[in-house]
Amino acid sequence: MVEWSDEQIQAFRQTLLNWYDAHGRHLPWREDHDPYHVWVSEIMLQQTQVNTVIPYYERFMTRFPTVGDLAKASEADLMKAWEGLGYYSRARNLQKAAGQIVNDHGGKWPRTVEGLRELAGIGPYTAGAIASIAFNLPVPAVDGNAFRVFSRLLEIDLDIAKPQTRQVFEKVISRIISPDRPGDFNQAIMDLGASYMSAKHPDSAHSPVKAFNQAYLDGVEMQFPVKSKKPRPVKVAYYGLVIQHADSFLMVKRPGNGLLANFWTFPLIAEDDVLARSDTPDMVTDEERLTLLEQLFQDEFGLQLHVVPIGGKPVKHTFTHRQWLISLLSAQLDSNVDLSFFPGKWLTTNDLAKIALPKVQVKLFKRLSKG
DNA sequence: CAAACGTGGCC
DNA sequence: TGGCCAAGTTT
Repeated sequence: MVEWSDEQIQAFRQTLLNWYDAHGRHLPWREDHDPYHVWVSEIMLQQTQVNTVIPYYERFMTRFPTVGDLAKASEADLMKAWEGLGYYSRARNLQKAAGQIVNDHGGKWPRTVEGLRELAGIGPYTAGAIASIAFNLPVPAVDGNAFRVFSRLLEIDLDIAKPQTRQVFEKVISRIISPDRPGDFNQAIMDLGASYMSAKHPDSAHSPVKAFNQAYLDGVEMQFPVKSKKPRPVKVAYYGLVIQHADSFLMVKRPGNGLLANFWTFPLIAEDDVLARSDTPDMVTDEERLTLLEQLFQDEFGLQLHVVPIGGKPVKHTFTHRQWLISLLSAQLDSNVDLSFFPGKWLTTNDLAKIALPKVQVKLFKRLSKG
């Protein structure tokens, strides 16, 4: 790891901030330093690209202009505003924190990193970002950009996927950060990481800080940052049941925790749960699978179904850690069947247009309309 | 600490 | 196509 002298640090700050003043990005949440604006944008930007966030941010500020508006929003409105952004616990934590600010802090923001960390959904990165950008506190905001930029500048070869690596970067950046303009410094690092020092296509030859970029100078830029690989998504096969009556679909509400918590989807039955009902799961025919599925529905929910396969390949949807392969089946059911043992209800197309749906369910509807 | 947690873009 | 990346936090 490279160590910079005090003179080098001064020169780096000046070079970086001069570049940022001339070429920093103009983004909707950079129009002022309102902590509410900084906060909402930072949460949306977690694991999400700038271009994706911009329209969501604009709509969100129109819909919920202040932290008070957010605190009193309905869950349905909130999720509709977040629909498609993913990592939905971010939205729930956002509203929970809005309630903390309004109720526990009398509408005033905590102005320390420690105070910010008490708020739901605010971890070490976001606390540093809000503290430095909104309150001008000289603290680092170590996100993926900061990890990548400083690992290359200083040839830090620690695995950035390990939690304990963060404190090393925080300590290093704390010494380098501009004490006068910490918010601009942190944002400049992000802009640098999104341009001249991007992950896949860096252009260090033209970078404003190329003279400080030891990994580039040594011709080993692409060896940084060091990051251990994550396991591949596990494949899971489901049967997705399209149960219609008039203009309604029989939908289920997912559990309040876990993947896609509280979202409505078609009934999804794991293929494994179907095969588990056979004595010889290794030699079950397609025909027999459907019969087993109908028996499962009868036993679990008291519903008499007759399912028919819908043509085409299974609908594939990949999450960070799971890949769903959904084979669609259709079934008819009377609207007056007893649903007292079934964890769902009929939703009209009008209902469905109003609620937030996860992308995988949108895919399933698209498959239906395409045939 | 390792794993869970969504989605879109890129090659 | 599959794998990786994109302004992380929670448990």
